[in-house]
Amino acid sequence: MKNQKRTTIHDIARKLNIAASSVSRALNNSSKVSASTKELILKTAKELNYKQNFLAQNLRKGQNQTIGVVVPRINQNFFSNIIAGLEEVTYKNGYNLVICQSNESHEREVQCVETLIHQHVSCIVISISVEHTNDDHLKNVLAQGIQLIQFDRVAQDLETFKVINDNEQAATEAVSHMINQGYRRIALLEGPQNLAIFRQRKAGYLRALEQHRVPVVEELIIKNAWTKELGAKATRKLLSLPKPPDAVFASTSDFSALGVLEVANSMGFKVPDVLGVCGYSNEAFSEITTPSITTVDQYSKKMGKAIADLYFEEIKEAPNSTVYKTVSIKPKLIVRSSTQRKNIPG
Amino acid sequence: MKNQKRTTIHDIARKLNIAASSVSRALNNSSKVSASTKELILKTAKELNYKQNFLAQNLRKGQNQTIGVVVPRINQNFFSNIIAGLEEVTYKNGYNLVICQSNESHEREVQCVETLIHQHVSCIVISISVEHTNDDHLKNVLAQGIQLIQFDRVAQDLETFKVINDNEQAATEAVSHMINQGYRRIALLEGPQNLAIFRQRKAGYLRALEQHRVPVVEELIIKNAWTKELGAKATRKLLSLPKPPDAVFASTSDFSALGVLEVANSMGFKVPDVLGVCGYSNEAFSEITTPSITTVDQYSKKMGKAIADLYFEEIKEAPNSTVYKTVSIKPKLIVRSSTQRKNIPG
DNA sequence: CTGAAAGCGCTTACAG
DNA sequence: CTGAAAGCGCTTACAG
Repeated sequence: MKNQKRTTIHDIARKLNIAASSVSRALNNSSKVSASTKELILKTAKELNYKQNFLAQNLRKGQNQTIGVVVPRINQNFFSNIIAGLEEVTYKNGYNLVICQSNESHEREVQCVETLIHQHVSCIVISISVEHTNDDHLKNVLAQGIQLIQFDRVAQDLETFKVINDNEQAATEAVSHMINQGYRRIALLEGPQNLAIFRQRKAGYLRALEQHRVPVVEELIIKNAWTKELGAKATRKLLSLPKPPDAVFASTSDFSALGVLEVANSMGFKVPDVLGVCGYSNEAFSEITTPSITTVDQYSKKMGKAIADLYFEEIKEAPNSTVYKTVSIKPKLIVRSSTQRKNIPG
Repeated sequence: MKNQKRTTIHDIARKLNIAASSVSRALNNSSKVSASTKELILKTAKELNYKQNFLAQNLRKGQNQTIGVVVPRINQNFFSNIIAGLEEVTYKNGYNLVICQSNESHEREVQCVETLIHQHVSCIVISISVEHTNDDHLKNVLAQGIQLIQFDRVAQDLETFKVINDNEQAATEAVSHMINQGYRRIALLEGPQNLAIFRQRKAGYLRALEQHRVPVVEELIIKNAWTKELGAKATRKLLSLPKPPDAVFASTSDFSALGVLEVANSMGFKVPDVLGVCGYSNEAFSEITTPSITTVDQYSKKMGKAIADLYFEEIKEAPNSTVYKTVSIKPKLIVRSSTQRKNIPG
């Protein structure tokens, strides 16, 4: 049964005693074929179990109906939902998705991008790795005439299409909510500041403090605490201070917030009464921890769809446009137990 | 900058005043080119930023260096790790991965498979959906001369390559462990019995009871409790029985075990002292629940690699072999708090 | 070792 | 409306 020949348009043509070009036209529903022959061809194609050959089609047309995606990790909720959203729209449009993981390594990311360029995909959708140092590989994408859409973690200075969240606004809301719950010494766990999203979240934190006239305390701002382990480590340090914080905004992720939670629990700081905790990105687990974690939902699946829509509705239509649009999706604060005090002081 | 022409072997040939065939040979490192011209060609290729065209290559060779994967969901740990494992090996071999989700729908699964056949991928790697009703689409894959590897959730009767876990053995170990912890009325949350993996886990449960001469109690065996919600529902029912269970083996997943845990907590059944809970597949969250959940690790990343190795080391070499191998990976019981009693009765 | 030619399966101007 | 031909970018027997 194996390795049998697939039927081609020539098989159909031969059987029907017509030209292959007519078969091609009929299959593409061209108006330049009579309805009767078209019908006959379609019927025969079905009989012979004909499947068009993507490779030949794309080679001939000089395009590849494939979109490449590069994400740091596919097993984080945020990214897997992005992909689910992308998938829905791209498949509907007859395009394929090739997914690569950078594993947060810049080097691996460059490799992924090379592979995708190599395949001459129509468009590359990317969220850069935490190690991001330069934009050369992204510039190269553009230079090759391949469309580029950055999302979430974007290289700000590089002009491309972008789909992002308003991180600053979300962070401001999160911290304001904590202040309203009576927290006053709110620590910030920063992400690596080479990424714009983490700079923006820090800005949002500072803005909220300013708006509510809460003083900024430098020792409560911890750099580079963006994984569960680093979040835990930062928390051990914070909770050992002479004047420990009464809340922690883990601005990078729920993973980091989880680290906070575990250390707080083990050091006997009761969450949320003695210590408030807020995370970011609404990972599935944030709902099931004890207590559940207040976080920011980024509407990831919707974001994935927005990216694909951007490609199919705008970019594909005007591939030579140099007007780069940025789509911003408003995230939403999800208040859960970890910041809801029974008795709000003061 | 956009839509510029990519350099082809003819560009290199023209520049060097040689035949395109020689360029091709040099690029493929054929021995039929002199070392000096080879060097020259490679240098020029680099200068002109030449990238081979996959489409043309694959079309010419009559193959597509792509492997298709169909999984129920990519955002479950088990599957995302399988994919990470696959990725590692396939990229190393210069192959691409196209990933599809069936979303547990048989119809969608059939669609995914059609799309992949359509693309004439070299191999389809699949874990069937829970709705699995028939194997027609899989038979079709084989009929099209495309390699097929089933993993984890396999259609047992269909002869193909398979990479599986020894589910029965793992379930026996899990239940034996619970019996050793003094649990005697161990409920079973079954998965849909149309899937072999769930039949096997049930068999393992029954085997453990038999080995330890623990009587089987029919009312403690709950059908179709394979999601968090169904697990919760089943648990409400079980814990309301005149003689409730003293343990629950959520044989389907940690999601189901999580449902058990939440209901147990809210109904005041203390885990693990009053109620033992064991899940399956070692989702990331199972470590962070309160208490943490005993579960079975399936070595998912290793399994992903094993699948890819099977393809590259065996199937690809002997594509017409009809000897189908089954690779079995031994899963491992991970004992955590949810089954570790402080005082083992009796 | 090198070149000219055929062909993978398709689409699309060109002619009629 | 239909056909013959060229060509997308490559590889590979065939000849020399």
